[in-house]
Amino acid sequence: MQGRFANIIVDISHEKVDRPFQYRIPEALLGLPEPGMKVRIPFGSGNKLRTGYIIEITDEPEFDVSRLKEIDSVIEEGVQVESRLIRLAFWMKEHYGSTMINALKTVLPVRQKLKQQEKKEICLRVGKEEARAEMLQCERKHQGAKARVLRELIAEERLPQTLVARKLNISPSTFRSLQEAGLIAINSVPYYRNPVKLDAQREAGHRLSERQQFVVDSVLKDYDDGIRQTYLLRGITGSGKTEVYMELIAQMIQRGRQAVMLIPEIALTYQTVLRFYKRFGDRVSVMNSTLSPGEKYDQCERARKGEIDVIIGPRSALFTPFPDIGIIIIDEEHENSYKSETMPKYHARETAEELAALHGASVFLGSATPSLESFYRAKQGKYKLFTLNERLTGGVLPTVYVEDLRQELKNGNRSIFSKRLQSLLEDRLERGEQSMLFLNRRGYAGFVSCRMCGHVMKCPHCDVSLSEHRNGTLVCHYCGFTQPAVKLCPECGSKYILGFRAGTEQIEEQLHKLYPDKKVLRMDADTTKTKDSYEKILSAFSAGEADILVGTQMIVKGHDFPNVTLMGILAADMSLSVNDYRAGERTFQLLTQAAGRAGRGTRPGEVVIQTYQPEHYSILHAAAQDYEGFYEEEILYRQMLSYPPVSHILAVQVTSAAQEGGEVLAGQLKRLCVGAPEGRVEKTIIIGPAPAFIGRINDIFRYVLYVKNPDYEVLIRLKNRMEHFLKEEDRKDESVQFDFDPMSSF
DNA sequence: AGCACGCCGACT
DNA sequence: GTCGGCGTGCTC
Repeated sequence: MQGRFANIIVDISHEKVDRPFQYRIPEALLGLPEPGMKVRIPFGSGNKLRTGYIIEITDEPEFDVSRLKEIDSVIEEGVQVESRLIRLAFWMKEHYGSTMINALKTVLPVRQKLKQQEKKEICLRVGKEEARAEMLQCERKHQGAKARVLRELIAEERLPQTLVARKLNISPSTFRSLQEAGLIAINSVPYYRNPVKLDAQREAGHRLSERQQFVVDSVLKDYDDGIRQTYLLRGITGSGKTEVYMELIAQMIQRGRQAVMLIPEIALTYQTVLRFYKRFGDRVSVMNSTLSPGEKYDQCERARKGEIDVIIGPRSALFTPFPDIGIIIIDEEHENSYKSETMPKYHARETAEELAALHGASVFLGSATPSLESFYRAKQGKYKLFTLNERLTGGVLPTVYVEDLRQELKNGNRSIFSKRLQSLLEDRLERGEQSMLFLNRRGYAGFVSCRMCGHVMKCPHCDVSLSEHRNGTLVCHYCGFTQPAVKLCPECGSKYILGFRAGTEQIEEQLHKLYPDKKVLRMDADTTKTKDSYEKILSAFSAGEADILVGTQMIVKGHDFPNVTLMGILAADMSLSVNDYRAGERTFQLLTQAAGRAGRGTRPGEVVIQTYQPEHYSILHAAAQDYEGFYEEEILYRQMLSYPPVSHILAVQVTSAAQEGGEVLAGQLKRLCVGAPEGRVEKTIIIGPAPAFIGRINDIFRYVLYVKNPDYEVLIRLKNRMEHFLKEEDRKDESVQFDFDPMSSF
C-alpha cells in the first residue's frame, strides 16, 4: 500500500489533540512521509501554513477528496520529541488495537494544561481614571463586552486572559480590539511551579558489592560498545537491586543521556523517592497519579527543556518527553500494573522496548520473581540474565511451613488459623515481636472448592475453575460450559463444598477475640481510601504501634519491617483457583514476596503458608523459594495449552446494549477469523465466543472471543481484519475492544 | 488559535 | 437599510 493521504494533527498551542485532519500527499512526496513526521500544511480559511504531525498514512479518503488540501512540505529536522512519541503511539495502536486518538492521548502530554501554565495575561495600559471613562463610554455605546473587561481590570489591574474570557464570556476579538485601541496589553507570562521540594542531603552512591558491580559493568560495556538490548536482573528481596539501578542511571547521566525509572504505583512511596532524591538531587522528578494535571505538565516541560535527567513513576512515566533517553529501568517487572487496563491496553515492558529502539536506549528489568514472559526470553537468549542470590545484610532466608487446612478441618479446627500459626503467633506476642497476616483475596469471586478434600470445580474442556453465579450455577468463562449447582463434592462426597469467601475484617475481629489486649492494624482497600492512609498505617506499624498487621496484597509489596519475624499466609490458594491462566504465576509471586517480608532484620523469620492444596507446584516451589523449579513446571503448562509467553492471545471483547446484537457480532467476528488465511493456519486456535466473566454490567452485555497463535504478527493481522470489518457499517449499539495477552480473563 | 459568518442593536 | 460589535462554530 502506497498511501496517498495523510492524517495529520495540527500543532496549535491550544490544540485539542482529538481531531486529525486529512491531507493529500503531493506526487513529488509520494512514499516519503511516515507517521510521526513533522510537516508544513495550509490550514484554515486563510490557508496559513502551520506545522503538523503525520499520525497515519492511508489510501482511503475519509473526506470529500476535492476538498482535501495538499501537504506543503516535509520538515526535516533531527528526530523530534513529538515525532518519536507519535511514532510510539502509532506502534501502540497497531500492537494493542486501539484508535489512534486514544493512543495519542496516552502518549502526548496533556496540552490542555498549557492554558493554566503559559498563561496570557491582560493588563491596563492606561490609568484607572481614564479606564473608567472608557468603560462608561463603552457602556453608552452598548459595547457590553468591552465594558465588562474594563470593569474587571479596574478592580484588578492584571488578570489571566483565559480566566476573564471564561468568566465573562468574552471572545478573542474583543480582546484584540481593546488591544488595538491601546487600552490593554496582552503579554504571555510563563509561570512555573515546582511540585516536589525535598530538602534532603545529597548522598554519594554506596560501594557496590562485587556481584552488583559486575552487573553494572556488563551493561555499561555493552552500552559503550554500541550494543542495545534488554537485561533481566533476578535478585531476591534485599539483594540490592535499587543500588544497581541508581548506578546505571548515574552512569547514563554522565554519558549525557536521560533515564526513565518505572516503579509500580503502589511501591512509589516517600521512602523510595527519597532514596533517588538523595542521590540525584533536583535532577530527578516524580510522576504519579496524585500529581495535579498542571504539575504533570510541568514535569513534562522540565524534561523537554533538559532540566531533569531522571523521572520516576508508574507505567505512564514512559511518555515523559525526554530528548534522549539512554536507559529505561523497570523495577518489579512482573507486576500486573504494568499492563494498562484502558485503551490502548499496552504493556509497559513491551512499550519500553519499542521506545528504547526509537531512542537507541537499553532496557533493564528487575524482579525477585520475574514474569514468565521475561524469564522465557532470557532463556531463549533474547534478554541477558543476571542473578543476585544473596541478601546484602547477610540475613538468612526464613523457615517456611506449609499447613494443610484440610487436615486442620479433620482434626476439628474450624478457625481461620491453623494450630501452628496460632502457636507461633502467640510466641511472637509473648516475645514482643511483630507478625503480619496476609489474606490473598485476589479474585475471590466465586470459585467453589471442597473443604474436605480440596477439590475445585473445574471446566471439563478448559482447565480453569468454574465460577459460581448468583443462583448457584457453575459457568466456564472461557467456553461457556454450564452446569447446575453442586451439593456434594464429586470427588469425596462431602457436603462441605462451598464458594469461598472471607475478608480481612473477619480476621481482625477474630484476633480481637483471641487476644483482646493486643493491638491489630488492618490494611486493605477499605482502610486506605484516603490519600496517605497507606503510608500512615505502614509507618505506624513500623514504629511498633501494633503487634499484628492484617492485610491484602498491599502489605507484601516493598517495605521492610525489621521487627517482623512471622508471616502468616492465611489462604494461599485463594488466587490459585481463579479462572485465569496466570493464577499459578500470580500465586507463586505473591507467596514468594510475602515470605520475603519475614526476618529482614537480624532475627531469623518464620513463614506459615495455609492452603487446601499443599501439593500444588506453585505452593511447593514458593515454600522452597525455588524460582527456577517453578518456572520449569509452569512453562510446560503454558506450552501445552498455548498460553503466553509460548503463544500469544488476542481477546476480543464485544459489548452490546442488546444481548442478541452482541452475540451475533461476536459470532460474525469468529467466522471472519476462521475464514481468514491467518485463521486457517494450523497453529491458530479460536475459542468462543462465550459470555464474559461478568456477562452484564449496567445492562450492557459482554461476549468474549479468544484467538491464539505463537506469532504476534498473525494476531495483529487478524485484529486489522476485524477492525476493517467493523468499519464497514456504523454500529451504535455494539462496540469491540481488543486486548493482547490479557492479564486476566473477562 | 484564528477566522468567517450570522445575529442584533444603533444610527444616517 | 447598513454598519459594527459580538458570540459561535469550523478548520481537511
